[in-house]
Amino acid sequence: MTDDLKLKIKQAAVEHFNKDGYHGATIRNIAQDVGCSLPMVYYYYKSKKELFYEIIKKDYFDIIARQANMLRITNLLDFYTQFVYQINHLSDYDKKVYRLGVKVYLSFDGDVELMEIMDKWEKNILPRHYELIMPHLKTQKDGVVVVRTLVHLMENLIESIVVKGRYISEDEIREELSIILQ
Amino acid sequence: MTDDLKLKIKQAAVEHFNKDGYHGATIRNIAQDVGCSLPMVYYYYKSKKELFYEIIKKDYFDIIARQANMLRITNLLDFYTQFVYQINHLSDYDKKVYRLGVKVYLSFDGDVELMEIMDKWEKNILPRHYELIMPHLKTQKDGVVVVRTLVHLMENLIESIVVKGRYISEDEIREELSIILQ
DNA sequence: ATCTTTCTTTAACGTTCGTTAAATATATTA
DNA sequence: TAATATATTTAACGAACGTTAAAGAAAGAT
Repeated sequence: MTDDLKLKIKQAAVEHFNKDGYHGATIRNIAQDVGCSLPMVYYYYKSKKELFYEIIKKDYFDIIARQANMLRITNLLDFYTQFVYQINHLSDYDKKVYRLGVKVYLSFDGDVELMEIMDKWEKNILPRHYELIMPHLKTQKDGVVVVRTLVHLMENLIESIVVKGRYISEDEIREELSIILQ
Repeated sequence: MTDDLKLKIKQAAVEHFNKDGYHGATIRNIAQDVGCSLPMVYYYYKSKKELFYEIIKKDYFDIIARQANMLRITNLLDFYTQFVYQINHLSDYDKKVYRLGVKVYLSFDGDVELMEIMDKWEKNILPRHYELIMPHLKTQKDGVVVVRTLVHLMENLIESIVVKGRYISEDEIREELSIILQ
């Protein structure tokens, strides 16, 4: 209820962390954007670091998990095209959170603790897609290489959308993925 | 001669900009690492911003240009495998400069002026590779899509090496690129 | 109506930042 | 050697930072 101020603070924080980075963003500017006094930020979050942590640990991984729990595969190419394409249509807030997550993933922001979480997550990426893809792979290609290449290409496409702020059409995505998926 | 202090300052700056980002890095820490007093940084660089600019505008684009001016193509796959693989063996300093450049390229650091330089550069990437690749493309595939996909995959591989600090073997690179180059 | 809890602000704290003025040392030139 | 130019330091400036103490306002409970 009144905790909608807490939410607005987090949203403004996402905005500022995005624009100026962790060190460049200031609690004062965040509070000013929200229209509340500076100590209100400390009323809801015990420090700047905790505010950043909540954004990454909760919001970012929520988006990632939501995306990972997508519907089952019928057609490999269709599935992965949608997997990437839908990111175009995330809310502005989610896109900014995603961008912050990528920044931590690339160790451009965050600290050791967040990097460890990212590393653990990253280790699951290839195996997870391998399990998804292998049953549907028709060709005699080396599956491990196909999965690795696919994941690398998708990482770049998602980065374009979420970090550089581009829109990539469904056709473009399908064209590129189809080269790898045969 | 004595300008080797200027160089040492820039090298320490690259280190700190890399570790802490533009806002997180401080002139004081840079000077301390070099072993000189703080104002010496201002003796050679008129501001923190100018120091960052020189690293990106001079050093980063030097690396990029050096890489772009590589030997001519005989075999497409060999060429691009080497194109990516050699990045593993850049000097530590060059890798850090490269990492900073990628950070600006992704608009995680820098300002409007640097972004414009990056945008202008980025516009040339696809056409340049298109001209390189097209004469050597044996298949009937759509060349534009192949080039785009290749560049996207390479961007991800280079980012892994330079930003995440991974080493990627020649075989791994060739395996992935060969999926796209036939 | 009073008491208590929750929300919010004013005002300041100590620290650190980018930057510069002024003085000093070192080297170069005459 | 005296004069000049270059290199370097000490010390400080004002501004902005993250954070907190203390007090006031609003809301809820008794």
